[in-house]
Amino acid sequence: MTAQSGEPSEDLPEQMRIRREKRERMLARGVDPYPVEVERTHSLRQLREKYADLETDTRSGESVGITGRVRFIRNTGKLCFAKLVEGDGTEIQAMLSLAEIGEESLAEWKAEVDLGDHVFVHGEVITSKRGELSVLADGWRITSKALRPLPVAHKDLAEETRIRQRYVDLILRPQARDTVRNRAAVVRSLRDTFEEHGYIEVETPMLQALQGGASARPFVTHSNAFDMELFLRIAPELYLKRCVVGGIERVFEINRNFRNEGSDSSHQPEFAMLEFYQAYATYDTMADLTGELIRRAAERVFGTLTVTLADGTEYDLSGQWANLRMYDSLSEALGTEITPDTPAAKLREFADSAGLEFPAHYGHGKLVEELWEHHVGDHLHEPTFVRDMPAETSPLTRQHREDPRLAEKWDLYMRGVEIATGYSELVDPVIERERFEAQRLLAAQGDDEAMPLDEDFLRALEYGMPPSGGVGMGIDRLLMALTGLGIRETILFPQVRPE
RNA sequence: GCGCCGUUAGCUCAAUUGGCAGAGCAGCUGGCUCUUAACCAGCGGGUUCGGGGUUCGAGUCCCUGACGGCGCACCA
Repeated sequence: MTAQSGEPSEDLPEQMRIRREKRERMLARGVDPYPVEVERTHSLRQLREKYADLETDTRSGESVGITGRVRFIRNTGKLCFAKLVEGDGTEIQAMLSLAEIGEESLAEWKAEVDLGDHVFVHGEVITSKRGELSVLADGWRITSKALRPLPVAHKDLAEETRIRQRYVDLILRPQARDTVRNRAAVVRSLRDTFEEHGYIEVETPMLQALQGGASARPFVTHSNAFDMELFLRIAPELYLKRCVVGGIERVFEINRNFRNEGSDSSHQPEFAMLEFYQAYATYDTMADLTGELIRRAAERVFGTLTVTLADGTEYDLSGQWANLRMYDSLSEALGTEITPDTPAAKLREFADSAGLEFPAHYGHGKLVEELWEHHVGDHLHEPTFVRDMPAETSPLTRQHREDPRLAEKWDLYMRGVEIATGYSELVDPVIERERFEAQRLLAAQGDDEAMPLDEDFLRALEYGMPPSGGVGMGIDRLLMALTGLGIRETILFPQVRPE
């Protein structure tokens, strides 16, 4: 957008109009409100560290040039104060004294500098009579004139505004900045742990001709070059397994998945997913590695295995994490033995008496999972692996070595939320093809989450995939578990409906 | 997608039974050389989310649309 004229619009709020007028006034004086470069000599953090011990009401004798956003301003007759803040939250006070900079410069400061402006201040490092580390200006200039007033600092911004205008949230709220740093540190820790375990990081297609690797509704897009429908991926699984076939025996990917479904306090249409696969590993191996990844991330980022959540409660990640078997724990919760042979009709009776309604096409496996989640999963607080799910709802999972009606699969729950899922992967191409055919039948019956048959993936398996373990872990949800924040806080810019 | 609640100044929020639309901070003018949400004096600032209706009179009641929050459903 280009301004057609310098005239402030008449319909702007008063405060925005006045700031535009101040900008115009600067231009009229020949002062650039957005200079390309200033003589910055130190970051605020550097000065804080260098002069941590400067006594109250002292002059250091050193001249510096500093920059920062004005977050607090106090103008008196002949002495002005401004609290400058830089990106990491470090603050240093600027002082402008009539005796140092003269009448004209002081008057311009008072007339033109507003809360929220970026400024450059040159002068001597001193401490004020109140002990505040300050730069006593002998010169200053605005480095970026803010045309919008910053919201008041003493009231919390409405949640919607925090999300829609995250940049304002980041300016105002230290915790918003911490969340960004913590997330980066957690991801870095995950990568380091993988590195130590000999894993290779890859990037696989996010635009896929076939949706696969999970049960979910995809976003659909169109390729002009190929004149074909493409899906935004719902999971990287089938490509990572192709990597294992090709000999990348320890492989992981951290990237976005897209699912065209509802969003709420724990779901977003695009979310960050970690998937990792390891040849000659089982779901037990993968559970151990998953625990290590999470514990090391917590220790590295928060310095402890007892993490403190946003509401002040503590959450303990230490010790041996609990293991439950799905059928055993569901049987216990219902007070009746549930086995892989329990008929779907019987399961529906339990659903009815719990007031749950499920679609007609749900079979035994889906009903067991739903009942388990309602009666057991939602109440799990401690980190818990739940293992050995129904085989039929895990089409890409190897059947259990002791009971073919079960899958060698676990879900990791933390604070009642599913954080990760691990498998002993199915690598038999013939059985895999049968599972895909069964999915095709489901699709024909109207299950719009059923996976289509991926002929190229089967071809890869037919070349031989070593026995392997695999895990998928939601990065956003891991952050939620470690911090107690909602998904809209762990994601910097969550999807929201346009204003 | 369904139900309930909400949307008022730049920000956070009030407004009795339908009866002059307010406060704090922010802003503007003046004063103040040590302020930290300073203080003192004064002044501005509103499409009460949009559209329609009832009424002498609507922020308030009715209809409708947009957006948001919560619950339910689906999902990780």
